[in-house]
Amino acid sequence: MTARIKDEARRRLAAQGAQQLSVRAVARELGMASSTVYRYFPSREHLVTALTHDAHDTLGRCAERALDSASGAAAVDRWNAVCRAVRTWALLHPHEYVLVYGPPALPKAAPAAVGPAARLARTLLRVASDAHAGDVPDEPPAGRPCAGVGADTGRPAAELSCGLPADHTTCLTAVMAQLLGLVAFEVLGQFDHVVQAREEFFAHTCAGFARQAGIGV
Amino acid sequence: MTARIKDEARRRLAAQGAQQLSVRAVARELGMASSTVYRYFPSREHLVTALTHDAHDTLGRCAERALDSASGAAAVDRWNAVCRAVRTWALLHPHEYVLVYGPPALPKAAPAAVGPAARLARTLLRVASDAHAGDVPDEPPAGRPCAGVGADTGRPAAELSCGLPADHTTCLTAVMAQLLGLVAFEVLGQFDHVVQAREEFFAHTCAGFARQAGIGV
DNA sequence: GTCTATAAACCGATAGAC
DNA sequence: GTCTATCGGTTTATAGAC
Repeated sequence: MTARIKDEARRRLAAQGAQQLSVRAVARELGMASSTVYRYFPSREHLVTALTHDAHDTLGRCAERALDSASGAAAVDRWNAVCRAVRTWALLHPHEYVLVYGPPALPKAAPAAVGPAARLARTLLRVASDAHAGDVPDEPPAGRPCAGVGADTGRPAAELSCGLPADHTTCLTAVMAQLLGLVAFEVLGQFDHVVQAREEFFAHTCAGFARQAGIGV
Repeated sequence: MTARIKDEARRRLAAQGAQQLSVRAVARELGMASSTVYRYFPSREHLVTALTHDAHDTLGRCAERALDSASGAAAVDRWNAVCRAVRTWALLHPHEYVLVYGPPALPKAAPAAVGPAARLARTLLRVASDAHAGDVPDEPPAGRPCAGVGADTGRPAAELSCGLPADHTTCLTAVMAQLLGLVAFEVLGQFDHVVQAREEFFAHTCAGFARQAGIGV
């Protein structure tokens, strides 16, 4: 039952965006009284939070599936597969992507979604750490990461228990931010009258990401 | 007078975000009747559009100033100066940055803000084209841009009349998207519990951007 | 569990007096 | 130009009957 409400909420999300999502509209479209919805979600905030959590989870699962599908491939191909999966999901669910990586939908302080977001991060880290441990030695990441950055970007990697050197992790963190930012850019329509061949453009940029992250060949 | 309204609107913007910006609240905070505001801005939409235009303009001017200040420096230093200026402005005016590069604040179709956005793009292109034409020859951009991408990303450069080869422009377009996306990421607080030394992290990533754009030394 | 009814706000925009 | 007053709509959330 909560699933029916969330499904309809996601439809309204796609139609009008997260900020305009209203409990009443969901109930109306679902043919029930608005007060009924409050039985299942104590407030609008709880509903939005649930949607955000689901979106994180779905995107993470999507990335994991892509990685599994490219199981036997070369490191760079597995990397590209995950990147493509993220972009494809984002283009299919733009409002959910914005819910996750866009401006906070709730006026309250951001709940530090480090937990849910970790799922995607872990997947990308796995590609890099496998490449690092693989038989084809990866090139050292370009540029010299300064000590201060390596220190605290290395921590998440340690928490996710990847045997990846700190400077690699720093590069990967930067690359992740660039990847998610780039996808957000396209989702938000910033390329609308600038880049036409977006698929190739993305592939081109992704190859750069792989080089930057030190994922060889 | 329109300036007083826009100033207060920007304050409200910083307080509650673009979606929550209301004409009535601006008037209330300004001590005037809400109908008075409608004398100067025929609708809420016009007000938001004016704010968006101003934000584009201010950010562009800010980038230009940074470039002028680094007039005599090496290409990579001028590049970094512009990047830093963009980030600094964005962190000082997060809601205005989101207004420009975030989800469209108006439910209507995006007005294809290629005109206003061109100001920042032109500045970044100028750094690259100067580097290309400079006495220190820039390295060719890493990776092979495919034909389809080069074709349509080369067009804006041509419009902005920069003597930059198509493959360079393709790389620069990608880099611009990554830069603006990265800044958006930080502005939206996605680094909050992940990266502490953000300034160094940004500098590190910017150096990568310069390499990627083929801006040497 | 689902409903009706309602409270208490907020909003954009307009009409018309002064 | 600025005001008062108002229309017609929206919302979150609650109270209480069935």
